Amino acid sequence: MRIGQLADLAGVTPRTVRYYESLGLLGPSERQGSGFRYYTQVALTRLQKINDLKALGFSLEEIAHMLPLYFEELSNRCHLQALIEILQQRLQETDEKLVSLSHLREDLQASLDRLQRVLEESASESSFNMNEVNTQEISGLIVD
Amino acid sequence: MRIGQLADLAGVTPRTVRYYESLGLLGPSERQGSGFRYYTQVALTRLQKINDLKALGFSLEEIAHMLPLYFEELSNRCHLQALIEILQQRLQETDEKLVSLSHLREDLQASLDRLQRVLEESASESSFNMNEVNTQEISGLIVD
DNA sequence: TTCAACTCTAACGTTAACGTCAAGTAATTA
DNA sequence: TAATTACTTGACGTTAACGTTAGAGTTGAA
Repeated sequence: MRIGQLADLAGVTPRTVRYYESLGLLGPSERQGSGFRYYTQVALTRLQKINDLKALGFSLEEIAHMLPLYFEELSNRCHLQALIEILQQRLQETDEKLVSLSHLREDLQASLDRLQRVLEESASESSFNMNEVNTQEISGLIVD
Repeated sequence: MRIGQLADLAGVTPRTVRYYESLGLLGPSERQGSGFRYYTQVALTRLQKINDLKALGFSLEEIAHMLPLYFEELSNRCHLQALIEILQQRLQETDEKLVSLSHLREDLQASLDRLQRVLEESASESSFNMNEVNTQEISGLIVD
């Protein structure tokens, strides 16, 4: 397939594909004489993985370091050790991020509970309902 | 305290503090005649919370929506309901992010295990050690 | 009082991750 | 074959989150 179709399937624009290529994230595709880029399913898989990692908040530079772990061959031992170190670092950062996010989640839940109580209090205080407070909405807030 | 000290304590620059103020993240501080900004401990706490949220990958715009949950008073019921909705959304997004991050962590761990095995194989294959592979480093990689 | 250090506003510069436009070429459809 | 798409490179534009510089006023210690 060509760049337009690849971009559509991956939910990005051709511009983005070319940009990723310029950063070395997508390897220089085949140019069959015409100058057009032609791609296979592999490129799509790679693009989707890039999107996944981006959604997790990684920069393209970081992603460039992580992609070999998913796609590239493990050539020599030297390269392999470098990858292991990168991976070790990523794993640690991920664990830290998980901890922080868990804390944030607790904060959010606590704030939610607090607001809920405040809302209930204000509901019982005022004898007539000014703003049509729907308590059904509130009971659905707790996800856990 | 003035802007320089506040910035130092929070690990940012005065420029950043002014920028946050321009976005409404730090409220217009007191200007005692001279035109200088004077802050209290409250501003520092607020700045630190901003830093925490930034570390979690939230944009300043998102943070602007979250800060009231930590600091502002819950004035009227209308405002309160708006906050509850924002919080509900954040909580859901956080849960999704936690799931994705957990998956990433599994991927990283799996890749690490794989690399580890490859390294061991290459070590047992070659009778003489070309690159001084230190197997101690590898056993320390698994965090769990 | 004086002078270095701090602060003010205003404005231009920077990086990441693209968007958008231009001018030309290739492919496809009528 | 002619007209519409799709693709090419190149270059300038954009947003977020500040950095940096300039020119002028303020503080506080010696």
